[in-house]
Amino acid sequence: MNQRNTFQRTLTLDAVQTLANHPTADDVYNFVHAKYPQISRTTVYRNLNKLCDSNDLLRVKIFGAADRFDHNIHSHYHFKCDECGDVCDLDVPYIESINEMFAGIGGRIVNAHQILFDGLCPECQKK
Amino acid sequence: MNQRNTFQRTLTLDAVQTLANHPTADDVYNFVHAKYPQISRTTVYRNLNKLCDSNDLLRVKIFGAADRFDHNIHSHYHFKCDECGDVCDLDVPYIESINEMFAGIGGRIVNAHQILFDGLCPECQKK
DNA sequence: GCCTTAATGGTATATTATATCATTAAGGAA
DNA sequence: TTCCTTAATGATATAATATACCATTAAGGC
Repeated sequence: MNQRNTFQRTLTLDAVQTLANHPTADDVYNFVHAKYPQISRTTVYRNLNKLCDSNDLLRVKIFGAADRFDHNIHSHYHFKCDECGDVCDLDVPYIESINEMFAGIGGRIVNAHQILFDGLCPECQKK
Repeated sequence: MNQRNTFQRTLTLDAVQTLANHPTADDVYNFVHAKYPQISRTTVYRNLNKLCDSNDLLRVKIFGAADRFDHNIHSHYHFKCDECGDVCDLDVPYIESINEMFAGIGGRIVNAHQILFDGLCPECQKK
């Protein structure tokens, strides 16, 4: 028996899809907890991990901040505003050749890559 | 009076230079504490921050791990093994032009980028 | 319905880092 | 040299993020 479909796991996955904009584990917990108060924070973290392992979700690591989760598991790049901290998808093509550029370094096999850009979003530039 | 030269601050700066290989704050604390046991962990963190503010040190943020400090830092890319989960630095040049490639998309100002590669490390390939 | 074991929930703990605040001491001025 | 202002220290508390542990519950194959 490999993976079981629990109510809690379904809630967790649905929450990421509903919240849509790269929620943190804490965001997901708050959303799920509002519907199902008896859920444990540990369960949410655990299910987010499992759902990433099974490729139902994508984990986006953010430096100096909590990881974020994305229901769009197709490779794409992200942008984090240094001012407001908001993270969003960048609608630009995934550059497959970057993998080849760095393949084999130190004897490693490279499967994929993630790029996180940072800077200022349009809203924060106005301030 | 802007900044004072304390023994503790000198020790902190020297530690980063001696450790050389982008130590974490914890590495720096351990090194300094061995020489000067009464130093507070808070003081080390505070001095690392001050030394970054004054451009005597540079801070390197790492996905999902402690910040690292160096007196002559180059931006690093990182590699995560899908099998063992280990994250390590890739000793490859930072490609400044990637920032320009994506500058201005959606009206955003791009300052920097981080790349996280994933795949298989040499040890896990053997298994 | 039974049984195995994956999953849960509650608590404890780890890690990284900052906040607070009374005390100490750096370094310019008298 | 001594005095004075205030930056810096050290101890403790706290915040944020995340995992470890373990007794109990329940998913889903038989």
